[in-house]
Amino acid sequence: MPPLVSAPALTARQEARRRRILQATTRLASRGGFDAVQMREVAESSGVALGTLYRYFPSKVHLLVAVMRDQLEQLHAALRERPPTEDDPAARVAQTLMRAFRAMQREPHLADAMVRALTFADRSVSAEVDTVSRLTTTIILDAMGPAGPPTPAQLSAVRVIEHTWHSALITWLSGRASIAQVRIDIETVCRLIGPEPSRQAYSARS
Amino acid sequence: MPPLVSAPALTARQEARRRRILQATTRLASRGGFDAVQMREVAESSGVALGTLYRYFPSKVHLLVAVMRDQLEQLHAALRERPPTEDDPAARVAQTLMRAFRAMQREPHLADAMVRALTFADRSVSAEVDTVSRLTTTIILDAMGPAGPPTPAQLSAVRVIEHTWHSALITWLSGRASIAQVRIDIETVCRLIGPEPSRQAYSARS
DNA sequence: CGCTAATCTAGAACAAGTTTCAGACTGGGT
DNA sequence: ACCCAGTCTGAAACTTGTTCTAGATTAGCG
Repeated sequence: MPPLVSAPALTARQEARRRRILQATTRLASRGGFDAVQMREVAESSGVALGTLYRYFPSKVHLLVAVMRDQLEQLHAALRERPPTEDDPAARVAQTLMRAFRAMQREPHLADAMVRALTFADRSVSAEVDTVSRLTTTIILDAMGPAGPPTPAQLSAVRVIEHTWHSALITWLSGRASIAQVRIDIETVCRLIGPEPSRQAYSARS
Repeated sequence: MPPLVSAPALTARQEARRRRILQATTRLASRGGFDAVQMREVAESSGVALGTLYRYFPSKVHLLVAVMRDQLEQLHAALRERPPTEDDPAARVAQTLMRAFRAMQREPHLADAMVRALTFADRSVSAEVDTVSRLTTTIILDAMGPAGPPTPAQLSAVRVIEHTWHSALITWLSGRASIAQVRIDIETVCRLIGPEPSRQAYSARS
């Protein structure tokens, strides 16, 4: 069976190497954040030569973005198990993001490493960052509810929610905003989704 | 006259050094963005020893955040000259941010250097980043209009607008969003401000 | 099995941010 | 004018991300 995406069909050994690398990275990041992920140490810790590490992940940022993708996929799976419970779409999204935020609070160093890598990434990582971004969009859309294809207005709202989510995380990680502050920001931006669709829509201006 | 803030009263020569450093940094950043700002080159280009550069700005990120502060102060002054022309507060804020965005489009490399530094900054730079953040808040509040002390709801909206502003810039700089996309995001988030205050306020839920 | 191309390893080398240090210089107080 | 403390310089050293190279290993294939 050919791979689903454009992965060039890794052998079992290679798959195992890749996984060891990601695990070692996650462990180091959980200890001390972005700075604690040192390429030599990742290589040694995952039993791989430095050159091989760079063959699998062409930079530290690529590596950490891959870790973020991993974590997001886990979150997505967990959310499928226990979807948000609120009625209002906006509240469901806020609940979902707060759940993700609590996960980050449990591993603040890991969050630091992932989020700093994500926002520091330059154009050479844009494909990988885009994958992470699409995953995030999917998670938010899933949280919004069972609706069919989202409207352009909804997509704009989701984009802005994502912006706020990333930037609020950064201010929290750098100690410039409290946990309460992040909650408020999330709840504030989720108002853009508007109350549940059954209510009377107030006319969009222009 | 003692300095207004906690600046330890630099001599004229020191003030000149500081300014040369910032100018050299701005010039290098305009050429090639974050990566083109190399500390050795900044030092040489501003006629200062490397150690001195580090005495003035304890890291590359500190340096670039100081440049961003400089640029924001210039923008603030320019906005005082020609304030936004729209009637609606939300439109005024959007207009102001789009004006800033056009300035960034004129110097995309400089924008890259400043914004990447700002979002990559860790706790050791939080004081300086906070200054920049407060300046940004001031600019947005100024754009909103001549109103007195802003309400907590307005402050939340402004925070979210700032988040969106920074994050949208990043997606643009890393080539994952178009200029049009950024405009849409800015206009979308500015709706959080709501229509001008003269209209009937719809009751805040909870 | 034996061949070939691709992959992996160990280690050196390079690049740029940061630190350190000895000595020269400056500015303010006497 | 002189002296002290703080500042600046030039240069080397250190750190960590990244690249390179020569040789060993592995995978796929006839």
